[in-house]
Amino acid sequence: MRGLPVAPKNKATITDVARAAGVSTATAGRVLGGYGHTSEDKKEQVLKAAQSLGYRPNALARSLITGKTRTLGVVAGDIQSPFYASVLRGISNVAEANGFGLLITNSDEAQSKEVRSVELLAQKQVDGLIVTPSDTRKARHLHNLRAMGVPLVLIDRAVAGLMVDRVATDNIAAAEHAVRHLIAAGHRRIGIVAELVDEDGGGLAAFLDRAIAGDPIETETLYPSWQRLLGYVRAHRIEGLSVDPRLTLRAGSYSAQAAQAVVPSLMTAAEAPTALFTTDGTMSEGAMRALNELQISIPGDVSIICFDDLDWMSFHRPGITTISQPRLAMGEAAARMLLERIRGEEYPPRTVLMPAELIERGSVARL
Amino acid sequence: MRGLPVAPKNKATITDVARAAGVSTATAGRVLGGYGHTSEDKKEQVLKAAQSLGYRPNALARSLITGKTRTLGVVAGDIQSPFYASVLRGISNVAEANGFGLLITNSDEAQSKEVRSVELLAQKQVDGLIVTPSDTRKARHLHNLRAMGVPLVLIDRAVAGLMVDRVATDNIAAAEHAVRHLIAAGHRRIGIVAELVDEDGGGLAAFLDRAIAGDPIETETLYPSWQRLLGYVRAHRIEGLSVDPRLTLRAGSYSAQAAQAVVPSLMTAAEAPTALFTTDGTMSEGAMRALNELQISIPGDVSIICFDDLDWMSFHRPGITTISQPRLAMGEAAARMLLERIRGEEYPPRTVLMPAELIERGSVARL
DNA sequence: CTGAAAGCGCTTACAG
DNA sequence: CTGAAAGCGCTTACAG
Repeated sequence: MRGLPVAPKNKATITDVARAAGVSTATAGRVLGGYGHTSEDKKEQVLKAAQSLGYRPNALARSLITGKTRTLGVVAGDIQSPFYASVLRGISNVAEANGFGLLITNSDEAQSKEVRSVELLAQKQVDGLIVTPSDTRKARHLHNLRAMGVPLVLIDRAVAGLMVDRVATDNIAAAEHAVRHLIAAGHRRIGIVAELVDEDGGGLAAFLDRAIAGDPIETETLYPSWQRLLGYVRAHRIEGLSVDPRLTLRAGSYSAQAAQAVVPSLMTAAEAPTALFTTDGTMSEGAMRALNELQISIPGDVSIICFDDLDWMSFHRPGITTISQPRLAMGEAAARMLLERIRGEEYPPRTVLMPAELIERGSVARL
Repeated sequence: MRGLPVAPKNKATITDVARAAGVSTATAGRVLGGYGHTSEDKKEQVLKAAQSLGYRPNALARSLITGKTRTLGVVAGDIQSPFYASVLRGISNVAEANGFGLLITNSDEAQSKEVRSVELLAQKQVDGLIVTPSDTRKARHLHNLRAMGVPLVLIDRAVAGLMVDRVATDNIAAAEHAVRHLIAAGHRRIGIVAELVDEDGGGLAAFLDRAIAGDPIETETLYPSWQRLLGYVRAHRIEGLSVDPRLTLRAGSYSAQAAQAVVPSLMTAAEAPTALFTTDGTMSEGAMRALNELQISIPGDVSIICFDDLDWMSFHRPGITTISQPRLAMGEAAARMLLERIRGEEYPPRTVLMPAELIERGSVARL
């Protein structure tokens, strides 16, 4: 029991309003809650009483009965990164337009944190969830959600065997496009820097072997960075170029530091690449830091194509050629699909692949 | 009534668990809710029953009784901007560490949206609110909150007469520092580009007159961009320089576009400045875009000091000298203060001014 | 330690 | 159209 220094919060309830208006709680509830029918004069009395009491509905009580909270839960990797920040804004735009609140958590791409987030959101009874799954293979918590009938939409990644709506970028095509653009400009030794965490099927070397051989690869549940690597390999195959595994750089984690750490040895090697493809915004920033420290100039010493169109890329000198994915629209699409499911609309699980666009600026030299 | 294609969500309640375990709901509630005392064997029975039924507590029901939701509400300007994205991550860090959820909304710096956000969050019964107020003069909705005893912490801005905890940057000192740094480097004509929306007391000209004359100015509830302008003027006064109002650029809104639009006329004027001070991350990006399009080189043609240390500033060529404010730490501090209030700790309203730091890189030339 | 009962603030059949 | 009553899924005194 703590004494509040300011006014006691005398929250008025529907009972208080009903008493003040001289009607039943049912009638007060009907006008305040906007359901059922009420005569004009009662309506007026109730509204006046509510007004003077400063009545504010308690969404908790309503939700407990209706089973709906009008709240969406989101599990993002890191709301601080430009990718998630934009996606979240997209989600927020449509949530807000529909009167939904947004409960947001970070997973830091760790499934243990993701599981905790989902549990928290589920206990808070969100009407649906948007998640960027940390693990594309196993995700019992997400399958459980599905089994409980909780609407779920995935962004950026799929989960093996989880049949739910999903929005992502066509990463393979986008990467293939970027790398073919470099090849067309005359580049033959092209480095790629990607996260490539969570390898499966024997790691990077084995994956490259299969990709280079053109073996069938289950691409749906591949991580985006692996998909982009696959696009890189395919571009080489199409153009009749061989892939040098020494040019495939794995950062190993999702951070600019990791990318920055891995670039120097490649760029100072005997057979350094003439061009670099960095597979997302964070990898791009790490690579740019490394190139800057090495005093390697763009595109004089090395050409570069990045992924994600970040603000600085347009005013950097030279302008950075990049693959732009519509982050905001991805968030909006995901939220819209989720709301449809919440409304009870039924379709087979949908996969929306958003178009990624090559934006040419000045970071690619013709050889 | 819609048919679910998958398993019916047979959500188990505490009643179901109690029945399965052969105890009362009170006992089941005690072990599941972690309150009161229970014998070891009953505890075991209940836990086993809960496990096999896949019981998940309904936080709504608990909150309705306890009056606590363990949820924080946040009204940010735009979660997509680097400033808010970082602040939010800071808030999220401490919320999560304390088992709190986060309900996040955008105001787009418009009070009408802010009012709606606050109302939504209040109805959802958040335990406390962190807001970046859009209007520093009038904010009835925030005063109401305070009067209702809802814990409230302000970030970045104060509200006139609203005595609540607050965390911000010492904007005047930071701007003064930046501008004196330019003056020390020999610059005499220094342009400033700032938002400067919501003028009061007669607009920009009148404000400048008062600032230049050294008239007392109520600085607490000044908008950050006005505070930074004041620091700019003070630096001139201290260094014995006069202020040329033609060098004070008002973008008029919080967007890179607005900043970009306003720079060219200044830079192409007869008496163009030799240096620019951009007063936040967004203004900085807009100014950089404009300079890039005008082919004005840094620091050869013009020197620049920005505000907020954005990722690209370190690898841009030249490196960008900037005032860095600890955005993440600001969010963390705000959340920590809010949690203290929620716990019932009582202090007089606290204002935490975070230190801003000048990071010297290569964008300032010595004249 | 345990259970029966009341109640949080609403909405929802059910009568009238 | 209106009200008395029951109930959403929990927690909290209150007895035993």
